[in-house]
Amino acid sequence: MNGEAIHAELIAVPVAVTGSHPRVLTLLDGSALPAGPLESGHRSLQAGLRTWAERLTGHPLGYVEQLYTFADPARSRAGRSISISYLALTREAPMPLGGRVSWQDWYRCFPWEDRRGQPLQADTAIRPGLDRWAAGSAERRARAALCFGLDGAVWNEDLVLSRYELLYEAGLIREAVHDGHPVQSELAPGAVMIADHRRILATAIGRLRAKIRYRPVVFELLPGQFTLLDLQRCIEAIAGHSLHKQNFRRLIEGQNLLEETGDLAAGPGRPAKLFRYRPEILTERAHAGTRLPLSRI
Amino acid sequence: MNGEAIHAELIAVPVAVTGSHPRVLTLLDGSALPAGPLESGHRSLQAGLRTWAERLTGHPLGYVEQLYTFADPARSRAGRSISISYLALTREAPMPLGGRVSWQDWYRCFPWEDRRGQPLQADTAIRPGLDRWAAGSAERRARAALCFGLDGAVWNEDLVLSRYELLYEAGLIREAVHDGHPVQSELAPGAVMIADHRRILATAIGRLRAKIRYRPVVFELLPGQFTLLDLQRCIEAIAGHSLHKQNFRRLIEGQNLLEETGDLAAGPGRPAKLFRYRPEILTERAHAGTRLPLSRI
DNA sequence: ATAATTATGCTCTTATTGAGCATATAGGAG
DNA sequence: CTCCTATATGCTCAATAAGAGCATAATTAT
Repeated sequence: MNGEAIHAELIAVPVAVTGSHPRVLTLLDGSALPAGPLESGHRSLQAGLRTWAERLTGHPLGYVEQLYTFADPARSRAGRSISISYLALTREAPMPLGGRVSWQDWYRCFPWEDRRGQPLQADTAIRPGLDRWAAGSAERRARAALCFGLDGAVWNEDLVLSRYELLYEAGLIREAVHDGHPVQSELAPGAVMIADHRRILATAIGRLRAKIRYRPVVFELLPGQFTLLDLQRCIEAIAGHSLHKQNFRRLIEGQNLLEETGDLAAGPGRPAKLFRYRPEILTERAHAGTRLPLSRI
Repeated sequence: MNGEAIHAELIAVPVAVTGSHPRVLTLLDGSALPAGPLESGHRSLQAGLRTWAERLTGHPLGYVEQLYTFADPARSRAGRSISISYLALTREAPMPLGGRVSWQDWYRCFPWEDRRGQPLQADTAIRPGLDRWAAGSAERRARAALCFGLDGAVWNEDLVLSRYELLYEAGLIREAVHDGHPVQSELAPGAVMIADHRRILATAIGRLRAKIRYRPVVFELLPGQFTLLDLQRCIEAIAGHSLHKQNFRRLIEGQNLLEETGDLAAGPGRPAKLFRYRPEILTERAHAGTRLPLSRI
């Protein structure tokens, strides 16, 4: 009734949004996520995760949420290990110890996920490879169309992981070579990470995009007070697409999530009112449903 | 770089809907979920889970989705263990080996979650205990109101776990006694399960209720062909509340999820058309979003 | 002053949703 | 056969929410 002994690893995906840039806290100059083994000193999985992340990066995690647990295929006789990954939301702080610890724009790893500017630029880079993979198979063509919004299908921003996995399967992701997978000559653009850390990041992005639509987690990513445009930019950064400004304010104001601080923000044009979250929200909205305007364009 | 060795347990929550009853496949006459340790023979976590569940119950799991991973607080020196829980969707089959393996109505464990009939009956049973717990604390009163839709707040069907945890904290759940928690004299109604299995079931119910709204997972729970009322009853069983019949059909038809088989179902009144899922849906809708009408009443 | 830039208010059109009325088609009772 | 009951199915109407765009306000830079 016990099974064999294994090792458990805790992996964090610490996310922040700075200006219009969604960021991840990484080790090894952007190629690894903070991670460490579960130890007996850890009171809980989350506690162990926080300990490791803070020790490795010097940065405390804020809101933490479990993502997914996976196991390696037990190939090595050295014993199996399972990895438990977590999404963490914080605010970016300058990294004092430059020791290869750094915040990285997450679209550096997933250029095709950022559709805010020219929606087609990154796509043209992967389109040929996709077509080559899908050629001759109606089933593959259909999958590619659904994942990437081709042939009249709509782009679904939440499918980050599905897209990564499809590119992996199509041999357009460099990491695929570890798997003995055939790899095409021109790969999809985007920075590589060690082991399956890029895959975990894809999971985190997808989860955050889905979550932000019905839970007010954005608040974990913004400072104490902010303008409506700040809020909009933050959501756009995560969602990877732009929103209609006037409708965005209408919706936010209708939700009664915020209250004015009374101050104004300086800037190029007319000064904007500063807001903060209504304190009740943090307990209340954690339960009640919230819908934010995260549709296309 | 390795940490100490631990044990991993795989726990399944096999769900089916029979008629209007949401059901769970259990061991020990309803008091335990199928579970077993991860072993080196298992190719993957899911494979291990399926093996154990099938061995223990004789019933194969269908669609499987990871729920949550948690660790015990490492109190025993015997070594730590972590549990990885899964939601599984199948169809009920009669249990041939009566050996304490059985399908149970899940509202047997959570009577307050079924709001289809008289929405208040079960609540009146827990209301006094809740009030006693919340008396004197505005913060507790607010939490209770949000979780249970009191004082004008709306009932949020997804908060199954939050409600269970609040009742636990309020000392209204018998399992709380294991935790050294004080327990009130009259407990909330509902069948008890071993260890934290009831809590895992609560997690599964909440996840399924949330999921059913945007992914066509109901199809895993229904037979090959069914009437629109069958589909509605199935969704109502999971969601725990009733739906407006005409609007339900309007929505379903508008989604273009189904196709007629051409046959009719017999029954008390006018015969209903039989439908099946459009085969494309199973791949397509897994990606595109679907919204089902799961609002109140 | 003027241009450029951002904030903010308001309208208009088009879905989507919630609720209910009305009709159709079956079996069973009298 | 007719009426009653039960379920299926079609359709309307009002209230809301969502998408898009026009217009005006309040600043800073030139």
